[in-house]
Amino acid sequence: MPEGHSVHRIARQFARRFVGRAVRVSSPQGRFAEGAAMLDGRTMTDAKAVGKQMFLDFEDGLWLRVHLGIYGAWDFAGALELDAPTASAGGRMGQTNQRGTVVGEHEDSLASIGAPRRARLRMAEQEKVTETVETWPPEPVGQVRVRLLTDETVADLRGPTACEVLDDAGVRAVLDRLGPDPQLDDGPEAEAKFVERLTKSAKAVGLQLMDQSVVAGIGNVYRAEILFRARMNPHTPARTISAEQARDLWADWSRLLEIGVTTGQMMTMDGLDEAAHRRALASRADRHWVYKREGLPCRVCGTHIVLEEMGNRKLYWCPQCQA
DNA sequence: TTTGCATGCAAAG
DNA sequence: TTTGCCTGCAAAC
Repeated sequence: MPEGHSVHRIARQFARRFVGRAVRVSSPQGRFAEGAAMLDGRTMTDAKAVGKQMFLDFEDGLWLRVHLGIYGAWDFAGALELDAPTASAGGRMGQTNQRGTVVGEHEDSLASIGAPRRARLRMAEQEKVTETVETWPPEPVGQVRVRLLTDETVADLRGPTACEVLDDAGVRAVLDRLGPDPQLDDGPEAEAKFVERLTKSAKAVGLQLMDQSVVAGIGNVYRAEILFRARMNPHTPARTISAEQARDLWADWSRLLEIGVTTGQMMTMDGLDEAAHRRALASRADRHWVYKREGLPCRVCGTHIVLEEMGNRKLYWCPQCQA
């Protein structure tokens, strides 16, 4: 389920809590026993996300590649990095990453996680923090494909679509079939690559934006929202899109992704007033322009939002605004 | 309480 | 083109 922004946030959690430490690697479920044995005991040296893919680098050129697919999740527990509330959000940003996990006066504080081994953080399409007071390390819950364990933190992976050990060449092969990711490269080169790949095909722009070799990280929600924000018909042949329009799409995706990585929320209606912003954070139904709003009046023109199938996924759009 | 879908991909057929 | 992943959630009972 998670689109690009979540994966970047997960990689950040690994970068801060696992990189530089020796990691015990196991497969409580058993399905990744062989891969776990290859990595067990090695120090994690890097953690990065490219689009929806995550790569954890271990000593001696071994990588763990993970893709969460539609319902995969990482469950962290122990010493964690939690977001501090932002003043602009009025001190509360919804239930996901703002629930206090740390007892006493340090609640909601990023730096002063004074009570390691108390917090539990689920990172998937949504993030949820709960408090735990259990033994260390905690019992695996559900079908845990991989468990990564340091002295302070544990990360359990469940339900991934991909989970494998790769060498450098294997990682390169995966990266070669991925398009640019604005979190990694926001320069003119990445932008040009996007424009070129997007517009060289006659396929519908709604399909192209979902193609991870055109641009890495966009999923079904961002696709619908980006196209609405551009007032662009999803069926527009990509080849007929001007370079300027394509650059605008890239800029908007860069912006939405940045918001997602920063807040942990898929906020696609930025520029709202205070009250609307609060509503959007509180309710998923108030968070998007068109996504999952079929049959409801368009927020701009009142026309009923249309639902159709495109690329085996549900596509939502306004036939009036996106004519 | 139960059912069916979902913010994807890769392997199987 | 279909299936597996085997989870979390909201809508339907």
